[in-house]
Amino acid sequence: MARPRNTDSDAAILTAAAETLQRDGYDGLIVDELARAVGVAKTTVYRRWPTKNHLVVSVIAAWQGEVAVPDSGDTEADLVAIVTGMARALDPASMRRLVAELAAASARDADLRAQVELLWNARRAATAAILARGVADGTLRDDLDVEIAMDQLAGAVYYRVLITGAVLNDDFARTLVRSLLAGAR
Amino acid sequence: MARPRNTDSDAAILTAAAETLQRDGYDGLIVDELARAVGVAKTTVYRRWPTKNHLVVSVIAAWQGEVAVPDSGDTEADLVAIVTGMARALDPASMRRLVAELAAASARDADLRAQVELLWNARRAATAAILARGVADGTLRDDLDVEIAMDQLAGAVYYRVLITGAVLNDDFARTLVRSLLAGAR
Amino acid sequence: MARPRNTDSDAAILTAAAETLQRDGYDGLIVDELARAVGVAKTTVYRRWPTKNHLVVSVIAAWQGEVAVPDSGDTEADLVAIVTGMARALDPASMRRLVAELAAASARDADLRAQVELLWNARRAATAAILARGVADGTLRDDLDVEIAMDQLAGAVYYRVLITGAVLNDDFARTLVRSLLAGAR
Amino acid sequence: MARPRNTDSDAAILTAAAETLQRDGYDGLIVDELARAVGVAKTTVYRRWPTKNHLVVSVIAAWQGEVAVPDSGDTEADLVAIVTGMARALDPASMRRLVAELAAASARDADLRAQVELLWNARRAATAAILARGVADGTLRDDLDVEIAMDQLAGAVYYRVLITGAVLNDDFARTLVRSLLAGAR
DNA sequence: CACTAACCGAGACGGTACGTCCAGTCTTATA
DNA sequence: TATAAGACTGGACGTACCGTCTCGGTTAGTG
Repeated sequence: MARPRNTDSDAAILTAAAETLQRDGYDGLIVDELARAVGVAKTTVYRRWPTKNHLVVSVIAAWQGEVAVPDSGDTEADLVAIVTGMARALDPASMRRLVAELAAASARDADLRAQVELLWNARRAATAAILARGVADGTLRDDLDVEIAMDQLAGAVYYRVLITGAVLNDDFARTLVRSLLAGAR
Repeated sequence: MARPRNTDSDAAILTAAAETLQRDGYDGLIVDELARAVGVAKTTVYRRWPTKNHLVVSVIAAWQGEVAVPDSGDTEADLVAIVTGMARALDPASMRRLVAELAAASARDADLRAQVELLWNARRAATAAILARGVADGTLRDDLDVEIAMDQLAGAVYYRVLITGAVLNDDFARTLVRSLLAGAR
Repeated sequence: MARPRNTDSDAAILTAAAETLQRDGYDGLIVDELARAVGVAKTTVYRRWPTKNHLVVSVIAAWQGEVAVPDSGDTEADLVAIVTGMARALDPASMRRLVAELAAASARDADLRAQVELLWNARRAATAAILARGVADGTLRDDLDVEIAMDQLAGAVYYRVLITGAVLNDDFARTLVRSLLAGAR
Repeated sequence: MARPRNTDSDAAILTAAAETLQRDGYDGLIVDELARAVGVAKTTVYRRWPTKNHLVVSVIAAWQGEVAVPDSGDTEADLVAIVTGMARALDPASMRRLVAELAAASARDADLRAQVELLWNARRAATAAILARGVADGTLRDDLDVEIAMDQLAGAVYYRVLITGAVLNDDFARTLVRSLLAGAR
């Protein structure tokens, strides 16, 4: 009944924020400037996201949102595909910073944590689907602990992003998946 | 010739900063408050550390602890021992907070990153040693990628700490190690 | 053919605005809140009054009350009567608040000033009538400057209301009139 | 012991604020702009005055501060002098607006009221001094109610400023004083 | 033993961003 | 048309915190 929110504004804000975040990092994103750049009042931003942090979460959510579930019939290839996708998305330095800020922010604020978890879950679900399919078609062990397997895959990626800072290239993704499938013994 | 610095102040500031950092996170550490709490002038803080970041580096550097390398002759048992140690250490909410802050701090500042890496390296080296021993005595595959293996072990732990928030108990540690050794296929 | 305006809304808005204006002052009257309190859309308010100021003008116009002109034949007694009336009316804290707001509103906006002056003029005319009668019947000096005399009477009252905050009781009214009539020399 | 406040800043801020107030009125005074114009941080303004309102009070206080007590030996001349001073100071439209805002603001806020009263008291004391001298040297009646007399003088001026909007010229001041001294009967 | 350089507390200062508040306008669906 | 609902622009406000600065006063160690 009331005037509906202008969804174009949502998109424009997210796009501009994404760009700025990539270029200038978290502190480089200034709400006042953002609003001016988009041609929108600051209030319009704050009506949608109560906090700069919340906005940043949305930005990343939008990036993550484009996760497709690969389904080639070959479990290994699918796993490589999804891990490669993660690796490519998270490798750039600006992305690493963002993820780190997000992890810290969600450790501080429960409200934010809920948002952030939704965000990771997109890829998590895709990975789980592939693994489940592998178990179903006999490619993977019957008693495979899917949770642990995902921890090992995604964990390895985030570990490099957040802790060691090591590179994330396609080779890494391939080796990681192979290592998971092969066992160390 | 001139009046010497009061070394008690150094210690008191570091201690208070460490406590606050763990409790309230990076943004919760406010130099003004810190100084007042310690009973010291803000100048005294800035005379020692030119920046809040530099102070945080010092705090983190002081957190270095030695990690024992378990050596029972049984590689699996040793891995379980070290992963269990990590899991127990990182499980408490306050530790998760802290790790998240450190990850974010690393991302913001290169100096900080160097310090923080030293922190993680203690455990990292221990894990690497166990894996190397396993390869040497034939328990593990010759062509094992030790880096990737560590990413999978430590990564899984940090992933739960920073991203999913899932529990870290001894069971998890055991299953994780077993999963690494067994392979998924 | 078209839907007619709801005249109940006019009344309800004016009443609520009057109350709020008296209680919380000009800045305390917030159009959004007013509309919500009355159960009316903001549009409904703005369709009737183009501006908050215009609304306030209407509120004030509605406050017009008639002031009786005392006529006992005794000029001093009549003056005391009318000044006492003013003093009693303006003494309460809420009235002082209101008068102050009206004075400020007058200063901000010419339209408002016109309305507010109508308000004051009721009593002003009554006082002028009494003074004129006094001059006519020889009780007061022929060359009395009626304007100035009114400034001295009403001014003293408003001065206490707006500037000094001093009490306004019947004694004050009596002394004031006597002082005017007697001269200081 | 600490770094002392820069009193030049106080003066510069007051001067600039005064000028802007005169030119652009209350709403035209924007703290951000003021600070920039003076070459001072906004915090420096807010350290001295908790609110824009408080600053405005100070500005007017500074204007009023320059009230000299005339002492020519002639009570009537002295009264005319002080009333003329008031009239001249308060006559300009910008000043009328300020006084009105101040009256309203002090009706709203007790803290502010205290400040504002101090302000008016400067002139009030001067007037009282003249009247007391007149009583002492026999120019004025022994039983003169000084309070009431001041209410009549200052009141007439403020009445015109705040209520009727009538002009305040030197003639008015002279007639007013004469009227007070002469009596109406 | 006086001198002197660095230290210390207190807190002012410039600068920058944040999130909030309100007025007045606009848009949609409904009556 | 009028209305409820509420989104929107625009602009100021007051707050928070960082890192720098300027005081008056203190405290070694040197000459």
